[in-house]
Amino acid sequence: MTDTKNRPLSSDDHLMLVDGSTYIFRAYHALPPLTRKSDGLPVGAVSGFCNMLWKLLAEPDPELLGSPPTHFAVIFDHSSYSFRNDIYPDYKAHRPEPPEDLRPQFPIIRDATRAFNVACIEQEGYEADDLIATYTTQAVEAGAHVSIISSDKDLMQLLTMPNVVLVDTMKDKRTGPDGVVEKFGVPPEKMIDLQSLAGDSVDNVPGVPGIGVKTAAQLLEEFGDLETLLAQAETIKQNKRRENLIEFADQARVSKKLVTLKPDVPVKEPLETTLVRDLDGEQLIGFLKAMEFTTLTRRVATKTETSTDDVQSASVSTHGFEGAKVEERVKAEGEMTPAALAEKRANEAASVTIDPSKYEAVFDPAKLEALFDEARWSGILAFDTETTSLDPMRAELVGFSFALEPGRAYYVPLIHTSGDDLLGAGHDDRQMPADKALALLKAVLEDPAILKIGQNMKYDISIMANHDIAVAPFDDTMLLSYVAGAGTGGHGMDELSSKWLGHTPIPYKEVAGSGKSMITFDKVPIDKATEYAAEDADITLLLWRALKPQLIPHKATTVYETLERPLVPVLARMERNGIKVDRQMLSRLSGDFAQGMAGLEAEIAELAGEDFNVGSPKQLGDILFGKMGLPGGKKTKTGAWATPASALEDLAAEGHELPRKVLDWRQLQKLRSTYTEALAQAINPDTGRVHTSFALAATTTGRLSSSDPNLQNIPVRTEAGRKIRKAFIAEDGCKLVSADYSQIELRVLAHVADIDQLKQAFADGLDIHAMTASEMFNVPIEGMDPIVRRQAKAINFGIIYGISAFGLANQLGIGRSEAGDYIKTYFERFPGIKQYMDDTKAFCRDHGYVETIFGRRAHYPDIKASNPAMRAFNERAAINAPIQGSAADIIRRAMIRMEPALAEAKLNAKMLLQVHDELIFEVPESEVDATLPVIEKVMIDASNPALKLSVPLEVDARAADNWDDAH
DNA sequence: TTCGTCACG
DNA sequence: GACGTACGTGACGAAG
Repeated sequence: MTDTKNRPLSSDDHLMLVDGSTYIFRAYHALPPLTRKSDGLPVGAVSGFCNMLWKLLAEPDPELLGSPPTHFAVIFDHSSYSFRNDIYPDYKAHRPEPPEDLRPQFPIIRDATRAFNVACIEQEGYEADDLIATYTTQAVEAGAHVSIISSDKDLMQLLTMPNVVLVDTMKDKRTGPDGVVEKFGVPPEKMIDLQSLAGDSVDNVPGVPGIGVKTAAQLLEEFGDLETLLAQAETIKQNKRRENLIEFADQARVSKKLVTLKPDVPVKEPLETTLVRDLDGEQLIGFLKAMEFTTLTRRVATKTETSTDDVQSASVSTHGFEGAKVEERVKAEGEMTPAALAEKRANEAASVTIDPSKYEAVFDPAKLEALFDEARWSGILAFDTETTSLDPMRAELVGFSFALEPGRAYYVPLIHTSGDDLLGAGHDDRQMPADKALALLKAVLEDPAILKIGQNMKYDISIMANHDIAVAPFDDTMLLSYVAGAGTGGHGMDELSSKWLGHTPIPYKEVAGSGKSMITFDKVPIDKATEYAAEDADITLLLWRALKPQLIPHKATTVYETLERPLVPVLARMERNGIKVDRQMLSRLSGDFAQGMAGLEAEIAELAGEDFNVGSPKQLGDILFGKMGLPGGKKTKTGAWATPASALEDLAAEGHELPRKVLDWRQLQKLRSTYTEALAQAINPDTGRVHTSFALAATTTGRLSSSDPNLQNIPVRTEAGRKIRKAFIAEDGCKLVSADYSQIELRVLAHVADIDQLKQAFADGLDIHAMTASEMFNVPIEGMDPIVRRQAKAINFGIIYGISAFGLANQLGIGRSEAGDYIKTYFERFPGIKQYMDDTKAFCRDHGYVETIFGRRAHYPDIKASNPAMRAFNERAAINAPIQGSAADIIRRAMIRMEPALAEAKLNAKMLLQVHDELIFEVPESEVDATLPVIEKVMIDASNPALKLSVPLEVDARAADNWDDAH
């Protein structure tokens, strides 16, 4: 029990002071944009704040915080005005307005503080830091210990007092005097002088131009303190530095007044009133209930032994200290539907003018650091890299751009060349050293309290990984667009910019040219590069502002946060892993294929009676259907003869020799051009491996796609093709493991359409196609005619694709009416499937989209097209999407969990590829036996616990020296 | 750049 | 009954 009466502090006491204002911003940016379910009121920062207070008061970590506090207060800035504005009117003048959805949270956070029954202190004319300085001074004089909960470097000057520590709860970091030396190179006693010299761009403290933290520390080391330094400034060797110190001496003195915290504010709340009071369970739960924070409510209820049922939700107003106007607007927004609010945000983003001439190149490291400090304050940084290649494994970083707020975007060139003189262009010396810039960049990109925003972050993450920088946390505008609008258009930046901002970005070819005359980005003059690169960052920031709020009305937050964003670093690692390919084997195959083709070409010319280009469908058509007069020719929509494999197969079946040879030739041509030749080209000279690129936002259904090269369509169906698969091999001492889901789409179908016979068959481990045939044709599964089974298999696949009699007839080579009869029989035996298909079409017509079992949406706006063909096409796609997409979601979940599961089991398997229902790994030989069950388990359990499937998933996993044998 | 073709799930 | 089809991709060579 604690005392209920206030009393003076003594040496046994521990005062904890929370820097409320700074924390609000960090919580806001570090956390997802949570809103109150019932009315959409933004409460993300409130939630973060409450969780922090609860942890400090009820579950303090003794290692981080020492003994539990006896005195506790949360200190806020009263308003943006303080006595410092009288000293220097521009103080904090450049701070951007807080985001719209943060503003209503300021007053609520004060309510939260009071709900926790702790002192909530602010005072007109003073900043929170001054109050913290004053209370700390008083407590130290009384002999007490003080913990200041903040990450603000301005408070470091207080560490001169004994028994004072600075604790950053978001980073679990405790800073004492040694920590100050480590971070700034000076002891706390010199922090004020250091800040006076270096200035602070966030607070707009001018300092001395050209002097940053590093230089200031060095000068103070040499001269002792600011006044001595200013007095002896003429002795400094560096010209510019000396001049600046003399010219801006007074500015440094003003800065000193600004950065010095006031230790003797005439505080209205005496220190004693911060004595920790007992939690009032009912009062706190009433508030938390009103905020609809269920988890924390439950925790508080348990700890305080209060029943939540008895507690009425408190009425919490958004009444603020900032005046009626804000209150009104906030109230208006609080009452808007999420869709209306999202539209408002989009309109705001679209109304911003984009003007590349305003962007700046940054050459000075001190300036860069100052700009990054702004990002530390705001918690947000839009970021983009410029490189020499679209392939991150071959790209060299040329520079990077970032945007702090709309219109304020910068480009940091690193290795641009200057001039185009005939002697050869050299390094442009205005640029800061790349390692210097990268060190500063690393601190920001790895700062957990700064949200990095990018467009297609997988690329930038991979580029930064080349420089040993791990980017987190991040948002990706491409993925935001994808989850909100798959099927409504592309998600590339140019397209998104036109769609959401009504602005066409500077085309890349305008700065770098195109085709043969294209130059790499390092050859682009810096001013031109700045406009292009900084515009990308600016646009990315605006797109984020427009797109992030779309998640809520599209109910896409969970999909984005569980199926998209976490997959990005996983895919980046897979791409960087690459897969080993046997170059000699490919080259041998290529020769074999070429030889085979040459032989066939001669035979074909002989049969045709003339030389022609076998690879030209047009010329081939003229020979077959024109010159030779073979029957059954069809024209393509452009009027030429169509020569698809199926038509050539038919002709071959009729006994014609030439079509058979053309088919053989085509197969070899395909294997050679697309695989043996292209694949050998794709081997990275540095790694000796092939690195594909997986696209996350390319398909309507949620599947990935692979390109450059496409490793998701490596041949497997023919003998000749499988030879290419054999060229995919494991590193010495390793095996390749292939693990694939068995019949995952049919299993998903059985689940979503809720078909008892199918579910039972899967539960019993039956051959699903045989079982289908047995049901349809009333034949026993035992000893079934393979042709009957094949027909059932085709129907099963047809169902998944949104069956049509025409399509099935084509597939099975039977008549259309016969195919129609099969379908009719199928629907009679499985009425639930017909029901599912009709329901899905109806849903799509009503909503314009369909959903996977995890809530991913695929849009088909043309499902209502008046053109029946187009409409039918969209209907079939809409039927297929939930099945294909749900399967895609399941394997995504498996991929996201795979690395932690392998690490947990202390295994070194590397995930290399995904081929829709299959994952490929490289596994040390000695670990194969231990690894297979881990992989299988993760894949089989992938839908849990979010969703319990009503059918079991089955996985086949095998290890071998090459992909063909493992498959 | 578009088309026809074909590799994969 | 029109319409012209199986669903989802990416890469190649030919031809415009």
